[in-house]
Amino acid sequence: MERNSNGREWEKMKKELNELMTEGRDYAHQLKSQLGSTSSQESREHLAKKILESYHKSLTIMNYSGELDQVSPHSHGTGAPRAMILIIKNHISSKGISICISKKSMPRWTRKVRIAPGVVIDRALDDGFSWRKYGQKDILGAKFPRGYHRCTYRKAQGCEATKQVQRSNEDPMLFEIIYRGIHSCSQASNVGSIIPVQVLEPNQTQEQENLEIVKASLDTGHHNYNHQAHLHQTLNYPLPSTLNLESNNVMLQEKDHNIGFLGSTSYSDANYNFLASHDAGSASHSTSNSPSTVGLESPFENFGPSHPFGGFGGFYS
DNA sequence: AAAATTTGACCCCT
DNA sequence: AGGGGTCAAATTTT
Repeated sequence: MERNSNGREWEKMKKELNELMTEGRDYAHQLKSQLGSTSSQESREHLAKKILESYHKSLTIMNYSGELDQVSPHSHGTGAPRAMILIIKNHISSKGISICISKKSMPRWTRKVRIAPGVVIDRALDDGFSWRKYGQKDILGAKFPRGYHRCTYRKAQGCEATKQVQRSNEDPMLFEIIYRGIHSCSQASNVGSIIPVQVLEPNQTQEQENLEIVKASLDTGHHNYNHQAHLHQTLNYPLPSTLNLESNNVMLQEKDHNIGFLGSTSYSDANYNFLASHDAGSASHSTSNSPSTVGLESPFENFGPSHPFGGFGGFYS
């Protein structure tokens, strides 16, 4: 039994490592192919960064694997618990800074969608992200099964975002969707601008991409497109508890305290401070503009101006 | 052929 | 023990 469990974990580790290294290799290839070309400095830097990231993550896993036994003192008799992998993954999730995030500490929030008669359910439930269903389960006391979905790009990009969809007992037209984790995939930066009315995520973890954009635009002096305002809006206009969208109602219900995940890099901290302190002033800007762009699900609105990172439960070192 | 879904087995927690 | 979440093989869809 012990052997089994350990074996399994080991297999997962190997798999994880394999993915990381493969990813790194792919980035290296890309970089190589760009060397001769006129590609931007930025894009090359980005690739280099990705490569280093892969190395770092891999090394961290390998280093950890040697001490699994000590690391999990209360593993239940058997080898490293499955959560270990998660912890490790999260631990290394931002280069340089150690952050351990357990599954539980991932941001989590709920959205309710009421389907109007005649509306195609799939369409109504679409939030702009692409999801892959990985399970369905009958839940005690629920008439309808619960669907489990994860981000389509989990494998390709390691995006950990997840959602559960539960059709309501009493009101079969109502769906409760629980989101967990923030999209770190490439979708994260696109969804929202492409999809008019839907979910915008002020991801903290989508970090790299967004921050890079912001940073880049600041560096260049081109304040072309105001990502910050965008984020602000999302942060500061939490949401009406009920929103009327064309034919269906979407309401965001509750965001949990679990705002654990912050892929905090050195400059992301600065950035969020900036965001947090800046908001007071710009908050009132054109609410009137496109009603079509509404920050919907933001687990983050509750980091008040005072303590952007106040109650994070997810930080360890 | 590849991507997505279905579904029973399996794992972890209470 | 049993409930909820996830895995992964089989199956379906694209």
